Amino acid sequence: MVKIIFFGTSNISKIFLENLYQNEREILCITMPDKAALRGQKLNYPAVKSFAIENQIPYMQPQKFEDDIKSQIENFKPALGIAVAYGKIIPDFIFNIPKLKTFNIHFSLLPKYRGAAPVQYALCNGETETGVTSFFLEKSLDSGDIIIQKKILIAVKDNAETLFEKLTPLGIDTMNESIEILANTKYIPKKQIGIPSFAPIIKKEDGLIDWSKNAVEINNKIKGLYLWPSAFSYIASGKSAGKRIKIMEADIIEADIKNKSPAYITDIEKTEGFIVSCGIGKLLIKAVHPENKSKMSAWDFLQGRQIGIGDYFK
RNA sequence: CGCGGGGUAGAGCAGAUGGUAGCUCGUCAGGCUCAUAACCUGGAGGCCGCAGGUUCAAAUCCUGCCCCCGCAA
Repeated sequence: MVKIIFFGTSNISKIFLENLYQNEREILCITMPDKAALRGQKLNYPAVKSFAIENQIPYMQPQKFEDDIKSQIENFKPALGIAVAYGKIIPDFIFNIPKLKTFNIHFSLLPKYRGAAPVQYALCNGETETGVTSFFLEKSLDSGDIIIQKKILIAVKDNAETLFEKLTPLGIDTMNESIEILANTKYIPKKQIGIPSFAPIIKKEDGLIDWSKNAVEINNKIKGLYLWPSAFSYIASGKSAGKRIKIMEADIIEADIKNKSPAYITDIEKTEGFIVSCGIGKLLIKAVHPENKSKMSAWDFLQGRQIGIGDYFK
């Protein structure tokens, strides 16, 4: 039985924790502190904390890794540490406690896309493949020696949500195989080979659409930022002028044709949505999320007569 | 007690000075026949979020509750 210390916070991390738990591992969870009160009165627990409580798994939410945290972890005597979307930098005096050390599951083909948002960047850059890498934590970010790397193709239709859905089971496999390897054999990890690239944390304003760009680039942004913050724009004419609208799904049309006046709604496709001109090419917008509304199909949105042909975006 | 929007037909929205519930789309039946968000005629489809209250009369006014969402973190 390998005692595991698990670092994780998000919904994705929770799935990994769930798998470890089902495999009857003995686990200690380290997760982020609770977030500030959400809308209304509800408190927002990290998904990992909720799961830990439900299944009576011991957990800690250190604000900082102080001496008492360190000694508590040492008392648990973990054999191995695993980190998945934890959200904080883990200091070396923590990740070196387990005798088999600590590895991280990262959703990219390292050394490409080191950082917080590898899936989003892969989509925004129009990559056709990505993958999962397990590697040992070291002091510098996402640069440690590789245990296992698995590759996967990105489909044209993939967005951040569907790509996460594909990468998660791959990540679970990677995690379990890595555990086996480290527990049972003398394994020599490989150095990361190639030129690193970076996927720094995404900011809200990164979602703003510049309609003068290529339709392909804009579509990549729509797909990459689908989960958060979403590619968004502001309606600049008609009765909804000034309203913010997130673009959730689109198709590329007339990819190579230059347009003199981008950001205009030039056509409507029955039951599909509306067509917006870009700097190069056009986009058929198929799903939107208007301010204060739920996500809806572009055609449904058109029924509300909030916009029409000739209206434009900022 | 962070700020705010909203729950009305399958979908998106009007209606808010109380007086038999409306628009667009979709759907169904028929007509037209090449219009490009096609058009014309007709039909089906609603406990107006829930529960009380005021009233001759409540989607609309009052009170309480539930649910959804945007922003901000």
